[in-house]
Amino acid sequence: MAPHTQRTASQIVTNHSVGATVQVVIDSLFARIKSEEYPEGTRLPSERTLSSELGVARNTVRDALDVLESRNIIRRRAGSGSFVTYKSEAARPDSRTALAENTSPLDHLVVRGILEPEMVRLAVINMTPRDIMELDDILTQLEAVTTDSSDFIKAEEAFYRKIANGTGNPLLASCYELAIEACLQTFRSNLMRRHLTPKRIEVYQTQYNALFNAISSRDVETAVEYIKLHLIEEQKMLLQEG
Amino acid sequence: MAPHTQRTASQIVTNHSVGATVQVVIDSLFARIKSEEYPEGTRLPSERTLSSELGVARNTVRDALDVLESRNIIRRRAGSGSFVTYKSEAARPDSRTALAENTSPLDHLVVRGILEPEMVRLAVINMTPRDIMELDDILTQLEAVTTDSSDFIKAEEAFYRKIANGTGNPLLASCYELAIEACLQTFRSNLMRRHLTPKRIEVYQTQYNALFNAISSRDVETAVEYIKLHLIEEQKMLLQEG
DNA sequence: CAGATTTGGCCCGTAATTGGTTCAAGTTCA
DNA sequence: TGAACTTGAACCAATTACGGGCCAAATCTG
Repeated sequence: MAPHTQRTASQIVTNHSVGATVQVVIDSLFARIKSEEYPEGTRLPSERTLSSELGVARNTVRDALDVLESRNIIRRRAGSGSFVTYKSEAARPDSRTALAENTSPLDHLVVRGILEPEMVRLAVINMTPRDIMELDDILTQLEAVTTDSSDFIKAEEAFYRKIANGTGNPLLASCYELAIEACLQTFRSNLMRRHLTPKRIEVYQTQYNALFNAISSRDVETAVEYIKLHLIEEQKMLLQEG
Repeated sequence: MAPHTQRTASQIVTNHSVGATVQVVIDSLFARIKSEEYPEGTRLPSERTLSSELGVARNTVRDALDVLESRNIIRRRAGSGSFVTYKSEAARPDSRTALAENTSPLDHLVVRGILEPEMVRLAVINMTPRDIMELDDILTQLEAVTTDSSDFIKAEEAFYRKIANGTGNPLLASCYELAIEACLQTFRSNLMRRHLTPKRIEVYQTQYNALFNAISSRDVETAVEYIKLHLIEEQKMLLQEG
């Protein structure tokens, strides 16, 4: 191959101590990565596949991959493959996952602290007897859990959602739904599970039971008090993580 | 396994340190779920069926299902099956307009009454000097309006949005954004305009000015007091409509 | 109710794939 | 000629995929 061919402007990843063919392979692969043909996180074809596709020897492909790896564009793992680590500009997360990523556990607790007491207040007033019956069913499921933190979180979510819908205020319910989603899609659920010991599950079950009793007897202030207590409990847990 | 696996850019559910074949199965199943081939709540084929249909080993299917379950897209129950928990976008189209239609002006005011005082409180504490400068600019625009109610509403919205973002809590800001949207898409803005006489605009401008002064001087309690006063003002107006 | 069936949960050994390494020979060009 | 680059091949170690078997839970069936 001629020494001075291929001097395109896209030659961002350059290395003066490599051969011409290697540089061509580098440019070709990097162009594919930039164009999202191989998006971040994906595994690119095996070295043997690439060598046959590009019509070059496997060692040449390897030299090119060496450069790309040294530039932190890919990461290789023996037996597994070569994975793209390059973040393209076009990689823009959708609004919901973006929200989830930008929302810290503290942000989440703050919003819950604002919404939940008023939510409970409205729910106590506006829930129908049927709503309360359904909430009772959910509580039964919640109390059936002993160790499986995943099951517990699911039931907990249903419990809160029922209360949110029980307010009769769809806008408020949607706001709370936003908070749930922002929390679900993050690492927080994983963090939570670690701290959701059977003992703590039992504590929460007691608290939710008390909350339900206050709701079903239409005792607004007591219900609000219980939800605030529970929020404080969660704040403690968050601080303990540090 | 196939010699070279197709790796299109539609790889939404990504997981590093996952094998190539497993990733293909993940993409395939998630695509079916998104396309409503397996709607929410349905049971997808058994692992053994899937493995024979997709031509991969059952363990590979299981690895893929593990990822989907960890992403809260499916839920598995031993002896029962794997169930879709993912809520497809197509399943709830116009969720925003539907929300707007179901949200009454009273609902809207209730939510604002819950969010805005705490929002202002956080904003006073967390806004940067730059934020306050920009809020000042918006206020200037707001005070320039004399009769055009449409211009006034736009500036008003920008004013509130700036405060919401000034809290530094993206989740809280998103909740408020939801409230703004729910209000914008309804008849309410039309109703509002009828009552937005030049005289009333002037009253509001005075109130917003006072609110801004409290914010810029970091006077938390005064700022909260002003926003509450303004909310009461709006409540009055709503009641006058009958 | 009791047994059979289906389903997910789990384990292990084997085979295939993949990157890691080395070496020798061919090619290009100064 | 000599130095550089490329090629082809072989072998190794890590990882993954496969196939099968067995279990427990849930469901179906008689």
